[in-house]
Amino acid sequence: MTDTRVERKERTRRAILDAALALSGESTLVALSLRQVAKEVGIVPTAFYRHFASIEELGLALVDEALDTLRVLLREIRRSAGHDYRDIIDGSVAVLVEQVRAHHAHFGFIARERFAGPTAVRQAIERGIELCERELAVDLSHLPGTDRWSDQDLRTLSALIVGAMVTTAERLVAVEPGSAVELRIADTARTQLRMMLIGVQRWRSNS
Amino acid sequence: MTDTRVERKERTRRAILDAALALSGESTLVALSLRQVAKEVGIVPTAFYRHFASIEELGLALVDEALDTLRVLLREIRRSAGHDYRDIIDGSVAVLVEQVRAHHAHFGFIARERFAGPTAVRQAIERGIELCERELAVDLSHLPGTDRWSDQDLRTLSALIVGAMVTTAERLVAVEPGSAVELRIADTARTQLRMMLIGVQRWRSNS
DNA sequence: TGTACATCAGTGAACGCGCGTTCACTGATGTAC
DNA sequence: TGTACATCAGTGAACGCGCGTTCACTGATGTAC
Repeated sequence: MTDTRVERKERTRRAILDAALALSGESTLVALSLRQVAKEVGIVPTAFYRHFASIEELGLALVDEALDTLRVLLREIRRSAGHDYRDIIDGSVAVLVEQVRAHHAHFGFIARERFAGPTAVRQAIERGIELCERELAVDLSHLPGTDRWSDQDLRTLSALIVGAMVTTAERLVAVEPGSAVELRIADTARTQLRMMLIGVQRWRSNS
Repeated sequence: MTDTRVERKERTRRAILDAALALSGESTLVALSLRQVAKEVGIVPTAFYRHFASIEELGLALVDEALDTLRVLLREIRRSAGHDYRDIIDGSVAVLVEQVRAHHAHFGFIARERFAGPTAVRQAIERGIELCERELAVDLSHLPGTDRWSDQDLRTLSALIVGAMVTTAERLVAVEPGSAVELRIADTARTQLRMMLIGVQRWRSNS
């Protein structure tokens, strides 16, 4: 190995993050011990402190990574979006399925720690999801049919859609990639989006 | 005290369940120790075994109680339902807010353990939520506008509504009863239900 | 390029603590006669 | 009604174990001259 000291430290840090993500999948961050993580990584427990002050701080780093994945999901959906409703719906669900497959562990982590994690972790996740809702509300305002909607109604619809997406992601995480169940979940998600967006065309704010 | 032995045993059992529910509120079942529970109840740790074989078994008893609360919620919604859409929506959300207030701990427990709890606990909760979806699907089939819907579409809409309700409950749990935020959450829930049910009147299965 | 010193990721022993579980027990309540 | 025995919720000591954290350390890498 001709790595620099900095490179090797970074590599150990990554190994710690990966081990923690994998191990927390078997229950939750709050049931995860520093010693378990160190053992999995192959370092002595005290070496952990060279990288994080506590499991909770490690958890916050994992939240950042998982929320990045969530942001990528949104960006991909936006990039792939066609112009009529059917294209938007089909494209969005396809991207969701693909991203959940590719970043299984991150979506599972968010689902688990959202309500059961340490307080700071919970708050960070909640803020991340709110951010997604706000961004989606802006996208929705550019759709045909939402011209005269109030900002509040846009946020409310956005929250409904993000909620359905989160629920769908939670279901996808629990399921074999490529299985029949996965296809059914995707199908349900498409139908739900269609049901919600049918409403859009008839909705008037303050009605 | 002139209680019988059976009555006293039952009282201790209740105290254990209540203590576990309260303590798990600070993180989750999997981070809860038998000794913490015993200490809170005021018994010696070994006395715990007279009532449950393990924390997980205790957890399953708590799931049963929490799911009962969920079933009561559905029944109350059904009982309070008016006949036009606005009445149904307003009534349902009012019942939801009231029930979450009254059984705060149970709804928080379900939200937390749904994804982070021990496997058996997670499965029991998922089965309970599915049951709710099935029951609601039957109710939906009696609404005006759903005459020609397929069973699958009824289930899909039902899942969408239950999902929104669960999300709303999760938000309500995190909030001061009677506060301005609580009112805003209730308002958002009403708007979301209206948005979903507007779709109902235009939806045709296989369209 | 070579040397002397600084840095710092990882080591290993040790600590006190709370954990789940075992075991033999106590003494009030319940039951059979 | 009184007595002798059975039941069993709760006790208390003891166990081995994994935990987070402290501390002084090692030795390879990095840096200043």
